[in-house]
Amino acid sequence: MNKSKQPTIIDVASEAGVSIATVSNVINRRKVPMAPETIRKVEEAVVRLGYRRNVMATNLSRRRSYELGLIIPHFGGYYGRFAENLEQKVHHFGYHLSIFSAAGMDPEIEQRHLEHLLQRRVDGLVSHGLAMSMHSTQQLVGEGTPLVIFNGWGWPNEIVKMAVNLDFAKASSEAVQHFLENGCRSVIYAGRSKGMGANEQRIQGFMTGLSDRIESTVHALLDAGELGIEGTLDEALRLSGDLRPIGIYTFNDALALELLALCHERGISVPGEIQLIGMDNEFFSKSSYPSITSFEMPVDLQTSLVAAFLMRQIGEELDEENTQLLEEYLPRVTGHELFIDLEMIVRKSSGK
Amino acid sequence: MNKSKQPTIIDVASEAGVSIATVSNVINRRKVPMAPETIRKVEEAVVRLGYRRNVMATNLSRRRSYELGLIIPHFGGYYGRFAENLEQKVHHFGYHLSIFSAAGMDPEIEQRHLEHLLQRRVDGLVSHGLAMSMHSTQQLVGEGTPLVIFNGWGWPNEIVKMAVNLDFAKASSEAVQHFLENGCRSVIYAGRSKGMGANEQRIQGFMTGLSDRIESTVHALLDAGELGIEGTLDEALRLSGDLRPIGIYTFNDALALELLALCHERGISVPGEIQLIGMDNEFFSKSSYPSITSFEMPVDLQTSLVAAFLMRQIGEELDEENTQLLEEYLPRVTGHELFIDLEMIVRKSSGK
DNA sequence: CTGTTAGCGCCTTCAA
DNA sequence: TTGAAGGCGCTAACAG
Repeated sequence: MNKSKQPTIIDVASEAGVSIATVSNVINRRKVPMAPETIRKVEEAVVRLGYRRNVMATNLSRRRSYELGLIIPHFGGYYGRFAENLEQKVHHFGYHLSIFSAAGMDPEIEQRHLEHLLQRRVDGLVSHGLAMSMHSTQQLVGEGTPLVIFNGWGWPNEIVKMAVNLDFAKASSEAVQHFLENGCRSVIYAGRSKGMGANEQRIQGFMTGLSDRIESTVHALLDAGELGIEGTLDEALRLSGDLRPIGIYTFNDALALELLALCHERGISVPGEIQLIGMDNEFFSKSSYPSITSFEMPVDLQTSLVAAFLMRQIGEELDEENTQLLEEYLPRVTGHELFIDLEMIVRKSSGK
Repeated sequence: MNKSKQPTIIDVASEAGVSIATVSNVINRRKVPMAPETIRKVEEAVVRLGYRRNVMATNLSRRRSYELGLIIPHFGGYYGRFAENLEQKVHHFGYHLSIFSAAGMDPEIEQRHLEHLLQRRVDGLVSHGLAMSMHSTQQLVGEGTPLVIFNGWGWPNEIVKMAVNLDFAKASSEAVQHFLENGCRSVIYAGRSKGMGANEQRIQGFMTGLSDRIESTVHALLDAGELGIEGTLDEALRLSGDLRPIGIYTFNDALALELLALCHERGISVPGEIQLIGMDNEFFSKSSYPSITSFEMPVDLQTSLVAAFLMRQIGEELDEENTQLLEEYLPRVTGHELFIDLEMIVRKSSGK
């Protein structure tokens, strides 16, 4: 055996009394016809030596890394679930997923991670709508590496081949309509400008939801990131005068929960005076008091689509299931953006 | 996939009119003396060609992967924060972190991930207290790869060089004492047997906290995983008779929140009739109604220690800061287990 | 069916 | 200071 501790394919070959090519063959290329006796000998040698193939050498030789990169803003809530889920999906295709958090939405960190991933020669990239400029992205990724975006809007096709988005606009519209049906006389959107595209989509849907009642209904777009949680509530109350109930649609459940806590503190009745709708359907939304109306995120579907599109771009064979999935959703692609519906989960905070 | 278009070190060499060894030298900024002129030529060629070093080739040649593996039960809450945090830490040492979720605590999945990580020739491993048998772990990891555990108890030194643990026992003891000081006449631990070692540590601390009042105080250890959330509350109420208030210490904040929701539903006053203490200090614990008393997890400190110990084992030079950190905590190591204190954050659910 | 051999892209002595 | 050459462990033609 070699001087280094870990046995190599050479050790296995000599142990089994065959050539290294044969060992390589039985290890991965089962298509080549081989004598069962040879296979047995090799497999036994592998076990006896505790041989473990070296992925670095394999991939260098194959000229593919079989690695995919994922960039998300952080590991919490939805993004964490997304990452965990995607890892499973791509594993089925034989790929490894390298996950990076961009520390919120820091363009520089994004860039650093991207560069690193490219040095690793990842075969494909998945990212949330980047905060870094499209120009930098273009330069970094170039034409080389397939890139699929999720929850990113307005990216040119030259950079991003496909964007798999949750339809926040539609959901937001539904939220507003839900408020109006519930008799809300004032509706507020408490957003986060740092949410970038996702925030803009919500604003757009919010306004659409108001539609013909846009004149007759008090409404406003607030930035909770800027106003702070107290400021947001104050402003909502001020703008609404004595109109009740007020419907506040928040950027996410976390924000809704914080507003709820503040309402408790001030003795404001939810849903009596204020109704709340969040987004993400986090664990705590069901168990908070009162429970918070929210939108369920179809993470599983989204990661399936992301994986399927990416695999197709890379040139991987898709199985029956994934082919069908793509065929089903392809018609729903506009340009290169796909929209997935969200389901509203109505709970106590919106008066049910 | 025109991967062939990616420039190599050879392209850079000929572009700069030097040998590949020289290029390698300037890229790695070795101690080898070099003419400033040569450095400039090479650096210019690198930029001009858009050269990006191939990590696979580099690491194969170096016979180190500069990659570390992390196995966690899932990406949510504490574990997600841990992963994100550790990634940052090891990055400073020039290491890449590959993160895997073991889908709860599935031994088979753990094993699969471990095997994969070993095939990638990771230079070190970090894992939560594994659910898989010590025997399997021993066989897989052998003597080869440094392994640091976090929140794992009772692992033999031959397998695990260091365990960096949160002191759940001590915290649990404090929780019980807090209940007793608050006048609780019955104290219950609502645990999760699936929590393995972490659960056992809590039980141990729970009993310790009772100490001399163990005879005079109604107490019980419940398994919320088995009884379900309703069953747990029912049982707590039944065991306590009309003793009030009841102190329920839960395995984590999520469980506390669910119990809280149930109390609301049934009109049971918290903290009047039931007091609650959780663990993890999740985001929602502060904003729930009432807010939940919990323990803050010192993730940052824990990952720092994990990283420092692992780096030392790998033979990496530690900087001043990390050396100091180790020196500070080394005295607190028992055997090869280190304990980190948790801080109780007292909130409304425990009567404050 | 099995073996030979030329790479994959980079690092690292050792000479020059 | 720089360059030539021999690996690192494995894959994939191409012979035999």
